[in-house]
Amino acid sequence: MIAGPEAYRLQFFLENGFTRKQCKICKRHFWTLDPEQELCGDSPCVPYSFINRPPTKRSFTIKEMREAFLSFFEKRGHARVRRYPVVARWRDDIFLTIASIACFQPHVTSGEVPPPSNPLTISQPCIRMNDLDNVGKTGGRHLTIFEMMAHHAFSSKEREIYWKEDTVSFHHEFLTKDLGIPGEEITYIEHWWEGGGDAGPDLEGIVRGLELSTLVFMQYRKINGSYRELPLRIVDTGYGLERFTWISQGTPTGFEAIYGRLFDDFLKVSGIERPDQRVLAEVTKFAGMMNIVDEGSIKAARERVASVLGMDPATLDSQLKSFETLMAILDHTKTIAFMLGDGIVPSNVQAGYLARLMIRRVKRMMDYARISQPLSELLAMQVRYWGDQFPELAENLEYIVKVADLEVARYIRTIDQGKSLVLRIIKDPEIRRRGTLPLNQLVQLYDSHGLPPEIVKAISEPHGIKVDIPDTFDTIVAELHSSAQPPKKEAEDILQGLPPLPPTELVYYSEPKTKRIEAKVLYSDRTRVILDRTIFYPEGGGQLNDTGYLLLGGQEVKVLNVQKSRGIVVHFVEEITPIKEGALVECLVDWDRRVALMRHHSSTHILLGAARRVLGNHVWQEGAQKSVDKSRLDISHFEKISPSQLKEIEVLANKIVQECRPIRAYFVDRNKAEERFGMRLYQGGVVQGPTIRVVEIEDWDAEACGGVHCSNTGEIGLIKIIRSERIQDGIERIEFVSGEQAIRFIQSEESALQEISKILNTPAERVDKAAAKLMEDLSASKRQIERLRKMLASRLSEDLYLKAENIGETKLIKGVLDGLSDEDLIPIASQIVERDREALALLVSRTDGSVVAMAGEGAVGRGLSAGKITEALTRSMGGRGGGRSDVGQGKVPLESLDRFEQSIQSIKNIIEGLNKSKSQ
RNA sequence: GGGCCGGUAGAUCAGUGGCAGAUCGCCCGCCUCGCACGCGGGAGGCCGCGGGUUCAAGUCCCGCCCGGUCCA
Repeated sequence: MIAGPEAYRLQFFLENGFTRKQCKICKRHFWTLDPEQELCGDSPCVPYSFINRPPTKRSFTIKEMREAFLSFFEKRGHARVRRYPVVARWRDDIFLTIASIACFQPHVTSGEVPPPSNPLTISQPCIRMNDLDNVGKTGGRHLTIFEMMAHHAFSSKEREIYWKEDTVSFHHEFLTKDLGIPGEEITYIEHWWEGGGDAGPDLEGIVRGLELSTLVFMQYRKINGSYRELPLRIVDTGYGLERFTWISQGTPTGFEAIYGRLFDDFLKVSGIERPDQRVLAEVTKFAGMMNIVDEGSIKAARERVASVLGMDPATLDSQLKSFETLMAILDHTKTIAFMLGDGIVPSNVQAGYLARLMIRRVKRMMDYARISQPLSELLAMQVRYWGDQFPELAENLEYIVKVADLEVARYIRTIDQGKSLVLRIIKDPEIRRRGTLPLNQLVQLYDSHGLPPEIVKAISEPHGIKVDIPDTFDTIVAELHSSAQPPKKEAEDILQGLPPLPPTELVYYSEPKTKRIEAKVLYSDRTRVILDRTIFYPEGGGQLNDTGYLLLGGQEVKVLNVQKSRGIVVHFVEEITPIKEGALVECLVDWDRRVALMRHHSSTHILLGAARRVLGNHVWQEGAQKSVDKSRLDISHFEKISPSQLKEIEVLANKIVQECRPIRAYFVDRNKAEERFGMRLYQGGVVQGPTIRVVEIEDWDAEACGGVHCSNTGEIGLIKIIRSERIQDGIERIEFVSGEQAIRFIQSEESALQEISKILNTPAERVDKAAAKLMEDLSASKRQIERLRKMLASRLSEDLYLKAENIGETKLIKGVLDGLSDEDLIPIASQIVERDREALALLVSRTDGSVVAMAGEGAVGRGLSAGKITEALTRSMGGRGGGRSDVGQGKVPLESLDRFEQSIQSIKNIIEGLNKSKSQ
């Protein structure tokens, strides 16, 4: 649907003297106070005209502009909402927060959860990676991180907040009154917005060629190409903080305005000269005229700028390249600081992978710009600069620096290893002959070893190997990964075939300690029973379901599994004749199992809190599974948890157990909970609904969680960590046991130790030393055996050699040896052929029937093959064998050994045959 | 989550199913007033782990563990 003109025909425009016009160039419709205006006012139709000529009444810093905006809307009834993290943990469809509205999707925009306040105002840091290559080249129009200032209003049929009129009126008032931009300078372009499945008309606010804001009126949901009304009408505005600041300062690029003294500091560290102001201003203006930034258009723009300024294009180009790289570094380091500061752990998956990409990209740029300071130092500068506006960054500085250093070290190692790999590959004679590196090698180097083709080229070409990088390189890589994914199996509907039923009363929540309860049967078939209320916990939140019995007039029905769907708890039972509706049954939960599950679940929360305190704020739960025997907790962390850290976590967790802290579980309004505990609540993942259940361990941990818990940490008794492992880059798994299972685990460890102690005949306290000595002795014995073997070999080879039989030029040495294996025979044969190059050694073991044959160089030179001889000999004795010309090995059945002398005859014939053929 | 690459001496890595190797480092000797270089000799290995195929597996097959890397 394209909205008709009426969607934009606002009273506000009509009453204030705006006229609707159409741009002569781009044909878009717009509203303006200037009746003479022919063009839309946006670039590229109109060039930037604010550089050195800001339209505002005064210049603003980032901080001042943000405050001006937020307080403007605060004064007009909007509640100021604190910013959300740049990593969108509450969403399963995107990794990063890409817009202010993303904070409220999908739960608020769908109408399910009320917004934290209505209306509200926010300044939300957003990260977008889609214009990565443009950053730095467009004077600050493209950024990977920016703050989207916004005012949002969510109107429903029941409650109207405000809609288009007030939105545009607020916008206009803020720009004209508070910022002092003349009204005639503001153009409103009609536009249709779609994103994330939602859609609606919008107006873009343009001043002097720069798009400053987008006012979206979300009211449709696009489903299969058709539009449906949303339950809410949402005012979704976006005011670009950086652009507002820039325009108010009128600097040649946006970077001076955004970064202030940090801009100069970065120039200083890099040693890069600040280009001439006039040059920068021209370049930015031309960049504003370009929609697509690629090599060609940049080159064209450069040439035009050079001719305007009367400069040589090459000089201009070299002046600008380093500067643009530095601007990209300035932008990217801020992005990385925010990513890490908000707790992203670099990894090879999800948001962590994006952080890793950014770090590697900026490191390459730093190398190009010859910046010798470590990346972590640049990040620290960013944190110092932004710290007063974002104190949470400053709090996590230590983590940011540590992880950045670690990641850079990892990257350097990858590249170094890649370099030596490339050098080895190009030694290949086939590649040397052709003089070019095959494409599949190039692709593999990138895909398997992370070596960008440009780097491969830089390494190879000095060594005379050409590297052709096809334009379609990225496509080729993409195709490698485009195997069809198997469709996910739809979860079976456990309510299938059931009549409509009321939701089950969840007594396990209201009375978590009740082991036995009476309930009325609402429905029953041969395997499913549904009750009006239940104490059976259904599987959910990583906690396994309860089991137990339903008692029905002396009859015991075993409950095997319990699941919940749409508020209804289904008890899966062993096959029965269906119970009559309305019958009363008694629920009896297997309490040992339940207690074990509760302990393990509460332990998970305690351990997560302990891990966060020991390892840092970046620790988040990445998954968990609680079962009866043991449980596991996956957490985000950047390196292997050391044994001492693991012990510290264990001690801390048990301290909380010993302190017997109360564990409270309660339902609470979502916004209230978020306000009190922050985003930390959502450790278990995305939680839906306006009301959430919070499980709070006093002054330790609070999570949105649907599980059943102990009421006091003391009930856990003991938490024992079994082991930790790295299940993925950036994710550590901690396995542990609690309560009775912990005691059993310790007991079995103890038994194992006792068993070892018995075997080693050593007291338990000293088994480590005894085991070490045992291994050392074993190693020494092995060496000793090797020595003896050699000695034996030289003795036996001598004896055997004396009995050598001459067959022509070849000396045949044969023997059937007792008590020796093939490993013993090899050195014997080896010594014989070393002693006499005309020798052919043929040895057989009486112990296991091994056959070893070796031919000296001379014998081989005459065409004799130890392998062929072995093959012939073993076959004639009923065994098998083979080998190369110098060595042969095989095996024959022990009973055939009496036939050895006999079989050797045929070998002699072969040798003689060879002699004859030679002499002919 | 999926794909790909790798794991062999302290380090970096070779290694066609058939006697486990090279370079550096380490130790000893020679050379030197001494050191470095050079020369000679030597020590150092559960070929990641567990199965399978085979007369024979570092090598082939399967599973697992560990590391790297790309994609979503």
